[in-house]
Amino acid sequence: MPPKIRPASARSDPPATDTAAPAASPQTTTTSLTVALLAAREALLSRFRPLLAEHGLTAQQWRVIRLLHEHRILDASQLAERAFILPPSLTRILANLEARTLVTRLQPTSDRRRYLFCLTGEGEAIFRSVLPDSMKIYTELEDYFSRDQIALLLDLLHRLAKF
Amino acid sequence: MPPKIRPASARSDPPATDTAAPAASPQTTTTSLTVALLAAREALLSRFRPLLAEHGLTAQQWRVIRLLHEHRILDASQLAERAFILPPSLTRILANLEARTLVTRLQPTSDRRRYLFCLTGEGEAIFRSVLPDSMKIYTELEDYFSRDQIALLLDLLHRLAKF
DNA sequence: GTTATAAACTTAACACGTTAATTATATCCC
DNA sequence: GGGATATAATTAACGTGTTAAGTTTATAAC
Repeated sequence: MPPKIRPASARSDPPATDTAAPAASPQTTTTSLTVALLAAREALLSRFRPLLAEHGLTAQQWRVIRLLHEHRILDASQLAERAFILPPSLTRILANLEARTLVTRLQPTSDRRRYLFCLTGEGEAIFRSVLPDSMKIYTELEDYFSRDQIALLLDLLHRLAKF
Repeated sequence: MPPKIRPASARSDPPATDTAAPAASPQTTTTSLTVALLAAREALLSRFRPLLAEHGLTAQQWRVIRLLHEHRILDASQLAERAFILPPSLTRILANLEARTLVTRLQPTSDRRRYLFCLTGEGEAIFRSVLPDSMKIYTELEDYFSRDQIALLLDLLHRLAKF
């Protein structure tokens, strides 16, 4: 996703209507809301990425693995819906995980359009090896942001998601 | 970004520990926070995208155009920082906008590593033609979510972004 | 039972996200 | 002032996001 951009120290050229709070016009606010959502998400993900990268995983791959651990077996539609990943991306992600033998693809005889997926032993092993560090990050978050504030934020986000 | 996934109607296969609230383990909560941020952002962007698409613009291109309108002239670093776009992406976005003659690239004589960008007349025209609909979406949002709630959400997001 | 329609997944094409390496220019320090 | 170091932007390589179109298999209508 987004940056972690250089200090941007002292610039010279522009008038910099910046620290002067530009009086938030509507579209400024909307845009800053989408950007604020991005920035907040990035603050979280930037802690997870290094951890996942040690295992050659992306955040999306990790979401898929986590869901498969939790539910044992899911089809592609269910994975897409729960991981919030579009079908074309999911196709690639699953092909990748399959090629690395972290997940297995099964064919339900009842409906041959669908595919079911589950973790292999290797997949479970990766899940277990990532989990502890992942929990540690969560603890740090609760340390920074209270449990109540997280709950409040989640509530607002869920309501916004229904907009 | 993410989906707008099919109803997922009645599925048969998995036990579906779903409506039963799985008792939110730590990593479940963290993951759902990153996904909730994604989902909320998507709810907003899914309203903007069709509008922007009418003008052949992506959300990122729109952020750049909006910033250039607001600040007149910015260099790539400033754009990257404010639009929350990584430099490699920005390079492509600016090359694209430049090719469509929506922005102009300038070279400051004082520092020839940098480039300054500003909107062309065409770029300003697109900005003005997108703006009204963009504001309409904002009004709808304020209608759904009170101004206070938006402010509260923005505050929480900014704090989370500093995590 | 055949045809039309829908559903599940895939492919294609293009834009963006992410990390690392590269290039060109500035600046620092001796 | 010349060589090390830092900074601004780009390129490269790969993964994901987004939309539209394509394939295959189910289901509905007749």
